[in-house]
Amino acid sequence: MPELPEVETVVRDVRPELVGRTVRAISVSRLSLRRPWQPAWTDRLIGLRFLAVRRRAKWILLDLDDSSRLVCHLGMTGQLTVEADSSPVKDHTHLNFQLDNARQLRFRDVRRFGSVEWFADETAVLAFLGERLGPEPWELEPKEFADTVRRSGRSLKAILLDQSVAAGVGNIYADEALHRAGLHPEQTGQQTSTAQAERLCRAIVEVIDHAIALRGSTIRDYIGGSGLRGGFQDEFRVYGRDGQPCLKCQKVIEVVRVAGRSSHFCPACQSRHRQPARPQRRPRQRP
DNA sequence: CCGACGTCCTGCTAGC
DNA sequence: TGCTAGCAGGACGTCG
Repeated sequence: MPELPEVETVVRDVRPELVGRTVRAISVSRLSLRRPWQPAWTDRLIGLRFLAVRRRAKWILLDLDDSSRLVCHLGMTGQLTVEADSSPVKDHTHLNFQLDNARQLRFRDVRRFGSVEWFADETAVLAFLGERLGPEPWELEPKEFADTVRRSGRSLKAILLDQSVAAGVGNIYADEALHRAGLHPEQTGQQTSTAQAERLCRAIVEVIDHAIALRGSTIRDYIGGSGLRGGFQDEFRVYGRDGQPCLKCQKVIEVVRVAGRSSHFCPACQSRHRQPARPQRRPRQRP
């Protein structure tokens, strides 16, 4: 569900609520999250103070004052909020951290694709996240990104969803970036020119920046850390707009399934195969 | 090695 | 009105 802009919004909302606060108690109503909550973590955490709230890709990192960390992923429907004790606890709230100021850090996740996991220190976190995550969008080197894209036989859509290529991009922002770059989701990396790939690289940053400025997109479940909805859903050019006219050229937006995900695009602005396939470095011998 | 696909889970909705 | 199949923003394990 939440992609980088939504997670960033949650982090910004939760940070001022959490930093400096101490965990007084933890109630766990569901252990079987994607990564099961270990009861031993509960005992360890009582009495610890939050030092920082950070984000890496779609992961939320909560630093504690014994240098251990909680690492949280919102999956598709996860919500991380800080609310008053008196605020009613909604269904599917799996973890509830009682803070020292009559407020509670709550993790709620209807579909339970999300998780909260405890790590002993930063090294353990880096070992966990480091190997699977590529650079944040702003750290992407256009040249390097283009090389990676052009080496791949996968669709551009699949490449964008690959967290080791551009960490934090998900289905919505992949579609939006492809439209802004004028590229078809089914076009393969190998069919993509360097100029196109670099344009795509810039489009990713643009769309992510714009979405963060509007506090992300609320389609259905997503809310920020203070319970507020996002505003970027009103800026979608293709996502969820199938059957409606393209805002640029008036052609009807289409939806297809690419890399197992629904992919929205304008058939006119995002035509395929604009570039001839790059010659293979080592062409296969003809029998 | 790379890429495609299924699976985890619940809730909503389009379509009959 | 009532039922159900299909689909939903993610990540990862497995298989070819």
